Amino acid sequence: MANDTHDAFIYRADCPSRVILDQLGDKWSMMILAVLVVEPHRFNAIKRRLEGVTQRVLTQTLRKLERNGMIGRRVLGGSPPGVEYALTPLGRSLQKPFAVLYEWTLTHIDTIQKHQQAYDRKRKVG
Amino acid sequence: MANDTHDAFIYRADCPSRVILDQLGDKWSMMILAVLVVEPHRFNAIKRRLEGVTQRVLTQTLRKLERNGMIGRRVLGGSPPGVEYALTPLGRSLQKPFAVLYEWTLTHIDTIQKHQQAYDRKRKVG
DNA sequence: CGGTATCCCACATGATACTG
DNA sequence: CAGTATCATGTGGGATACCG
Repeated sequence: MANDTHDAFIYRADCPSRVILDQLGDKWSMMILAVLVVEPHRFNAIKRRLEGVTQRVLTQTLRKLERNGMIGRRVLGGSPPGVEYALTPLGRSLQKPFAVLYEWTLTHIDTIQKHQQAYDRKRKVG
Repeated sequence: MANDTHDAFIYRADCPSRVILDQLGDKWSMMILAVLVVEPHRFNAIKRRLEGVTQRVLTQTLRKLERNGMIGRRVLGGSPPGVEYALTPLGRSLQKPFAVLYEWTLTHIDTIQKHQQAYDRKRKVG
């Protein structure tokens, strides 16, 4: 063995972890999926449930999710006309990983905040 | 029932999903944790395993992970002197959620890319 | 070895106005 | 209703140089 104890595995910026972060790491994607997991929604119905999102950003995010195959877009004929967004099977398959993450977050959110406060106190004093 | 079929739950920008994304949604955090899960590493040992990271950004990211309680920082006396970073129990507790996410990614990465290509073809032609 | 200090730019997001 | 167009801005990240 040369330098390090374990032979080095080099992580590159295009590591598989990026795949999911590039898709869901933005501000609204996960919340959109959380809305659509209940049932399909129209554009403005989604917008009403996301406090503070702008039309522009919502459109962008929906396009990205559609491009990645997470949601489908369907134009509704009839009156009133509209567009409906719904989860695809791929999008639905995210539910389990999300549930695990969500559970972890709820379990540890207090611990995290305590660490942050302790760290900030040390910085302020020291 | 008034407006929507289900009574609305409004998602705000400070949704719990942000907690984890704010900490691990950046470019290098997950890879750093993946390095440290093997064993504690020194600063430059981590740097060598992350292709393309700069000292500045690595320092920033390590500080953030430390502040959030994911990793610990220990100054090594002796020769040569140095600093060692290691996972805390909190950081280690992320292994299971990560494993689930990683498995999902490996399972569906092909499907995602096919969706992306199909979407881009339609855009180019249409 | 393990950092800081500057400078810079690309990109994500937001505000606002307009449209088929 | 469901967008597009335009403009503005904050921040993440990179390049580079210097420091104890």
